[in-house]
Amino acid sequence: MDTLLKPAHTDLPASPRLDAGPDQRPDPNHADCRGVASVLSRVGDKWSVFVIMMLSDGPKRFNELKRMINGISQRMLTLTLRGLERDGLVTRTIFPTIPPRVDYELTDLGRGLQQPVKALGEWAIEHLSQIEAARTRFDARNEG
Amino acid sequence: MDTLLKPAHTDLPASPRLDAGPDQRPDPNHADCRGVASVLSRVGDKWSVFVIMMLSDGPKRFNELKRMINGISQRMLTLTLRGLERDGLVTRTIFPTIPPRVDYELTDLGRGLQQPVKALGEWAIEHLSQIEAARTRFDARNEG
DNA sequence: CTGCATCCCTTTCGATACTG
DNA sequence: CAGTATCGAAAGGGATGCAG
Repeated sequence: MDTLLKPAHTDLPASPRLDAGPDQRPDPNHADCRGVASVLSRVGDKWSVFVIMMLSDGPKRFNELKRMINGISQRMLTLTLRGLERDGLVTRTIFPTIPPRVDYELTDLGRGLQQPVKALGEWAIEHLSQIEAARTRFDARNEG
Repeated sequence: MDTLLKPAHTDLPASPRLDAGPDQRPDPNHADCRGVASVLSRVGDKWSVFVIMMLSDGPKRFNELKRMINGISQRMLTLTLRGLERDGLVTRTIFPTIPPRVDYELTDLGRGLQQPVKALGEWAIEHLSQIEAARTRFDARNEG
């Protein structure tokens, strides 16, 4: 029973320690590297971010999300939603109707996460041109 | 010459459109989904974030970074640094000495990115316990 | 409609060995 | 020291078919 819905973001693969070794100075940066990496992995997951975005304006149904993202397979959507549910970022509400209906909604935690993600997104939008310019420059230099 | 240092984050794999289909209403969220995903992918990359963190307090040398992160292979470090350099987030300065020395340093753009990343990291630290609790609860429910 | 299982291809990543 | 080349293992992820 552990074939499909496990390879998502089960946990942290092999969280390396940034402050490894005996030379452990009080660096304000390495705080909870493991935990940070955990959340960052989720944020870095394209689908998770998209789902969180889509859930901004209220609860959505499974196929509703699938249609909105339109490029995601139902496998990945299921996987993503399970991961988000597991982390307590979204709730899954089943309506025992026929046909069955399942609503997904952001929790308070999920809505909280949405803010820093949004900030990041806005930074991205604002500096995207610079990044793309840098990429073009780099690529031209590297293979031109 | 395209065997090792390409599979990093070359570009965007298959950026799906969130606003696909004819039903395209003016949602303030989908802004530049492709661009946002691009940056988010980088942020979601564990190694990229770690390198950016390590570069917070000034320039570092290759093996210096490798030692600090300690769990990253030199292949991934090279890959990560190339990606960051390509995006204009870090600079690579070569000192033609013997032995050779290469310094990596955050650009203004990189330092700018650091802020939202840090905000996200702080959110992560602050809510990590909730997330872990949710995970434990979910796992217990799912296999207990 | 929602969602799990299987097959299978692609990408990613670590280990290792080799240059300047 | 700072990379680069290659290989093999593993994970990611799509397509399809089936079940409640």
